[in-house]
Amino acid sequence: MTAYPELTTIKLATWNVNSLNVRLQHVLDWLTANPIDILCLQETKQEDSKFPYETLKAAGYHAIHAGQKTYNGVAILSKHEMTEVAYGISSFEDEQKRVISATIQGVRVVCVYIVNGQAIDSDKYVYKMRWLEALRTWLAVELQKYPKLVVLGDYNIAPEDRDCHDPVAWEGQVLVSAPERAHFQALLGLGLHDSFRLFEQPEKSYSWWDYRMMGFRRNFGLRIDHILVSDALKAGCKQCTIDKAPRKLERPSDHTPVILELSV
DNA sequence: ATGGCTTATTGTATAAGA
Repeated sequence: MTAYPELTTIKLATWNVNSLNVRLQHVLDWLTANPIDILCLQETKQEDSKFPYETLKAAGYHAIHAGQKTYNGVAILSKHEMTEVAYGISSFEDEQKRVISATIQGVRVVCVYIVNGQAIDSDKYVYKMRWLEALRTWLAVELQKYPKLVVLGDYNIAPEDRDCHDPVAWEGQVLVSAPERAHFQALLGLGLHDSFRLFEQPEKSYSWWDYRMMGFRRNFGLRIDHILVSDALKAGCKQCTIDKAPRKLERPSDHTPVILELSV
């Protein structure tokens, strides 16, 4: 008789909340409505001393956070215990709080807030390129150490034309430019997979819409929030979806959650 | 059409996001 290992189903999600101070109630309501095990947040925009550890604990979530005032800030919320907590990209000096990692139920979870880049000809774009290079170098090592790896967050890259509502208008712009897309492909080249594209998906699926010009109502969006999984986790992916419901609330974040159901 | 919203700031106009 063959003994099969017990399979555990984990629901992971990523959500750029554009200020946790403003969006905490949305996060709590969403977690109440959705049975999420692990939620990665970006752009918390607050220092660790302001982070609502107690409120999240009362909601049933452990939480780790790397934040700063005004900009950036990443967090992982988990129903299960987190170990081997790590901050940032090792060997890459960065004052901006953009990466936090932990091991949860045998899976290495890396929460990323990738640089926006502002404009192709800006210093911030140069920083984005350097940052992506450092991320890839680091993840190559992390994958050796943790074969069961998920990298999820706000990538600030729409990987393909179908991830952009108007590829012609956006051509060459930041978020869709060829060098950024090449960096995204290079991440896939490490042995990572865009879990959203492992499944049949509706056309014009996006995770972000501009606040201006009724972007959401007109579905003028981009798919820039992604959940990448390693080879070892690929077969366990059950479904990946974008939940547009939070984007319809009063005072929403401009991003909406992406969810992956995973068997490990 | 470089605007159009939203957030945060030792704020009251500016920077940044995407």
